[in-house]
Order: sequence, then C-alpha cells, then structure tokens
Amino acid sequence: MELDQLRYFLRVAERGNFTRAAEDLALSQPALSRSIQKLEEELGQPVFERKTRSVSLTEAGVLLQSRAQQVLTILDDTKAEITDDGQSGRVRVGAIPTIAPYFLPDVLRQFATEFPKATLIVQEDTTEELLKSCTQGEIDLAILALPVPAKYLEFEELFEEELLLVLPVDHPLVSKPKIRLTDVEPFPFVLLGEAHCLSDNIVSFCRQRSFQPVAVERTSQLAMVQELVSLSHGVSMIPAMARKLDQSDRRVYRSIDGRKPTRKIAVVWNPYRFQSRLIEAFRDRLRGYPH
Amino acid sequence: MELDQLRYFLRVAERGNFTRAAEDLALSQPALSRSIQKLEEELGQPVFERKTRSVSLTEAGVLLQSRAQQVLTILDDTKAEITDDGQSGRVRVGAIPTIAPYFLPDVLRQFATEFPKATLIVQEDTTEELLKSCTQGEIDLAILALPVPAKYLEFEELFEEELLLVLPVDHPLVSKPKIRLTDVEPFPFVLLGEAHCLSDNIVSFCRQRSFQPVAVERTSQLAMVQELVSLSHGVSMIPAMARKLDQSDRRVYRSIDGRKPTRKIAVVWNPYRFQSRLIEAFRDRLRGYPH
DNA sequence: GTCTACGATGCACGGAGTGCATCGTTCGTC
DNA sequence: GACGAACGATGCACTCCGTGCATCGTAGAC
Repeated sequence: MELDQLRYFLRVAERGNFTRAAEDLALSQPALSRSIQKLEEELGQPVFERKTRSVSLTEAGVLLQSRAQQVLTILDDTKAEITDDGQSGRVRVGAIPTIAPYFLPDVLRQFATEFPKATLIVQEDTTEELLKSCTQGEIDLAILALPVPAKYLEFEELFEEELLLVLPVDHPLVSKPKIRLTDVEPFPFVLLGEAHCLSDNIVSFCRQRSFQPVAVERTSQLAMVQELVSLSHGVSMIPAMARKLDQSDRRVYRSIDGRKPTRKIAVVWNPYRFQSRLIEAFRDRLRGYPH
Repeated sequence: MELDQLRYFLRVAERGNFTRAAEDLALSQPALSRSIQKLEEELGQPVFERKTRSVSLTEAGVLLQSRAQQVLTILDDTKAEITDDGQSGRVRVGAIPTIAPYFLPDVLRQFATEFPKATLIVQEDTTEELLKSCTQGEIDLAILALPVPAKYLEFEELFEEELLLVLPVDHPLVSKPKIRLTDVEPFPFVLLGEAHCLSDNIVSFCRQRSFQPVAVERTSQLAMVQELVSLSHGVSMIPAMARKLDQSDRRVYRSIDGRKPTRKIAVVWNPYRFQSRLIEAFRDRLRGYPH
C-alpha cells in the first residue's frame, strides 16, 4: 500500500469516475486504473464497484476512505508542524464574495509585508463551499458572516458591521432626515443571489421586523447591486466596508434609524488540523484589524 | 514522504544505528542512509542527530516517530480489517516460558484444526518483552501470569492454577502427610532466573507468609529446576500444568496444606489494535480450554 | 444499429530506489 | 601517538515499478 495509491483512491472515490480523477491528478487514466487494481489486489477485494456510468465505493472502500483520509491528514499536519518556522510556509484563506474585495486586500498587504517568506493563497467562494473546504483541509481559514452552520469547525467573531441602506440619488427617502425600516418596506429590493449569505442577513433582519423584502432583481456581485440601485431598479443594503470603497455619487447611503441591521464577521478554522504559527499569526492580525 | 521511508525511519529510531536497522530491514546500509536523507530533505531538517557511535532523534524526529507509528498502525489495522474473513489470516501469540510448552501445544493443535487457513505464530519471551511486543503491535495476544504491569493493554483472567511443591524422592518431607509452608522454610530453593515471573510469584507468596525463600540456584528452564530438585539441590514450586507432563519418578509433587500458592493465568491484548475475528476466536478458545 | 462514455490491457520508456565498492571521520586500543 | 574498527556518506551501475500512448471491450444512449 502506497501513499500515492491512497491519494488516487480518495480522488476516484470523490469523483466517482476514473477518467475525471485522473485529470485532477494529472495522471493518465490507465495509470490510475492500474494503481487502483494493485491496491485491490493487495486488499484481496475490490474497493470500487464499477458500474457502467460511474464507480461507487464497496464496503471495504468506505472503510479505506475514512482511514486513508485520516492517514493523509496526519502526515500533512506532521510535515507542516515540523517545517513550521513561523515565517515561511503557506496560508490558504477563503472569504465570501461580499467580504473578500473590501476587507482582504489591506490584510493581505500588511501580512505579506510582515511575513515576506509566506505564501498567501486566497479562495473566494460561498459560505457553504468555504466551510466544506475548511473541513476537508483545503483551506486553513475562512472569513465569512455568522451564523456558521458547521459542526467540527471553530470560529471567532471579528467584528460587527452595519448594513447601510443604499438609495438612488433621486429617491424620495434621500431627503428624509431619519429613515426607519418601515419607511423602506414599500420599495422593491435589489439583492444578491440566494447562494450569498448577505441576502440571508438582510432578509432575516427584515423578517425580525415583520416585513418581507421584495426582491425585484438578483445579481451575483455587490458592485452590480450598487449599479442597479443607481439606475433606480430598487433599493438595497450594503455592508459598511463596501460603502467605503464606493466612489460613485450616483447613489447615497443612509444609516437606518432605530435598531440597525448588521452582520457579524467571523474567522473559521478546523481545530482538527495543525495550526501553524503562520496561520495563528494571520488570525491574530485579523483580530486587530481596523474596520 | 513514503511509507517505506517511515518504516525505515522508525527502525533506525528504534535501533539507534543505521547499519543494524538496515540488517533488520533486509536493506543495504547505503540505501537506508539515502532514504533517510531524502526524508530529511523533504522536511527541511534532520530527524536524527548523527553522533559518532550512535544516532538519536532530533525534536522533529520525536514528533515524526509518534505520527509515523500512528499512521502505520492505522494502515496495518485497516488492511487487517478489510481482509478479515474470520478464517484466513494470522494470529501472533506470545507466552511466557513457564506456560508455553505446557499449555499452548494443545490449544494450538485444536485451533489449527478448526481454522486450517489461519497462520499461527508463537513467540516465547519474558513478561516484560511480551508486553512490549503487544503494545507495539508485534504480537496479537500474550498469555502470561498476573499481575500485568502495563497500561494501555487489556487482559482477561483465564484460570488460576496451583503451584505444587516438588521434592527429591528421598526428601524428609516426602513422608509427611500434611506439608505446611512453614515446613518448607528451612530448605534451600531452586528457582528460575529473575526475569521469570514464576520466581516472583513464588517469592511473593512466601513473603506474604513472612518468609524469604533462599535460592541456592537459578536456572532458565523449568525442566532444569525439576532435574536439580531430583538431584537434591533443593526444593521448588512448579505450576500444576508442568507437573502433568512430568513423567519422571525421581521427584514427587505435594500440595501445600493451608492456603495454597497459586498463579493466575491471563490473556493480554492491545485494545487499540484491530482485533480480527480470528484473534477473537483464539481468545475465545483459550477461555474455554481445560486445565 | 450506430455512437459514445468509460474502464481495462499491451507495450515501451524513464526514473527512483537499490546494492556493491569505497571513502571519510571518530573513537578505542596497544 | 599510530593503527584498526565502527559507522555513516558517496560514486556508480543496474533493475524494476510506475507511467504514458495507443488500442480494445463493453454497456448504455440516441
């Protein structure tokens, strides 16, 4: 049994397909087939059931999958722990799209200056995907908005930030000195797609105030939301950090009067993985970061 | 990092010597040296401190040692668990010298008949060595006398057997109808070497009765003890199972009157290792075995 | 019935791991 | 203080295992 065989095995198990797994592994399909064959020969029984369109794990395969993952994780972490000098190494950070461009650049710049030998890898994805990556050890840290629907992961709240109402310049509410949430109720909303947790934050805040925002449009980027608001497609709520970077004068931001909508930003990590000093340092810098 | 490298590494760590480790591994010393070099290269630092007469682990090496053991154990057990069909496979049994030849043969014969596909491997050694082997996963089961000075191992008492007084045929005590322990006190003892737990059993029993047996001679085999007793070098105590096989008429066995000396025989195993159905079966047969 | 997706197999190549011979260094010994 | 033994490192040649390319076999899809 070889470690490469285990890596190959896990990938095939994940993909359910030899050809795709081989592509992922930058390996030819015959080589992969043979490697798995040898593994099965050694174990005296197949680990995959070859169906016509896909492959699935046998009972033995299921057991092997969990053990192989365990073993490879231990070795990964051991290597990380031994080579950990607190200066060089790799930190893989994930962030959701409504945080990444507004919050990360400064942090990354500062961190890169302080730790020039470190390699920073950034992944932008939805909360769900980030949590999955974090669980599987594909990223070291994830920065996202609470709540965090994940077992086996730890998180720490970094800060709470206000969600600001954004309006077209010519919107009737612009001239109102104090805007309460009920004042917003009649107007249609422009929101992000449903995969984005910011939409959840907004909808959930409104619901707590007993109203259901009407989304007339959904986009995939915050910048697009801002533009659509400028074009009077509707109103929206934008995290304070995104407002700071907004240079446009074609929309105005207002703080909601009364209890303000907010979102809580947190950093998430996998406590079962080795946390290098570099990762700890990154987390520490996040903690003290101005916002 | 390869599994072979880890195996090699562990052996060198255990032996503290490349040449000896290479012999153990049936590998040339240069090949071993190079393998460790590659490992160290990958980790960016040495795992061994090369001293002039021996090698010792560095800090990194200590960490790697525990992780490597863990990983290899997991893989070993996984393979055993997958290939476990309850019929074929291997059972490695250890027993102390004062049990092995008297108790094991029958058990082994019966087990081999019942499980013809199974491979039985027997190791005879002192309690200390057996416990070490069991902890390190080199044997699956150990049969020995209580007490068992080992953490992290489980044991189950199989039976208690009497220790019989053995005398030369012409010994004054032979004609005595009831022999009490105090009657034995004046006579010198022939005992096994100090590494044998039977000596401990005997000495400890006598001490509980407030006398210290005087050992005039120590040998390494029970058969030799019996012969020396025949030659009137002294008296001794012999487990009942060893008496059964004693065909000689040049010595006689007597049961001590009053509280009888005994030893408790137990089977020990490592609960952190996978217990194959074959191993369970062996343990089960031990349990029901006549004695 | 033909096409397509997918894993298995034949064959040749290249590189990693190995063994043999030997070197360099450091103690132990006379 | 010189010589020998113990021990790990290095040079070099070989071999075998894993790999890629080309191709085959088979079972659904259209």
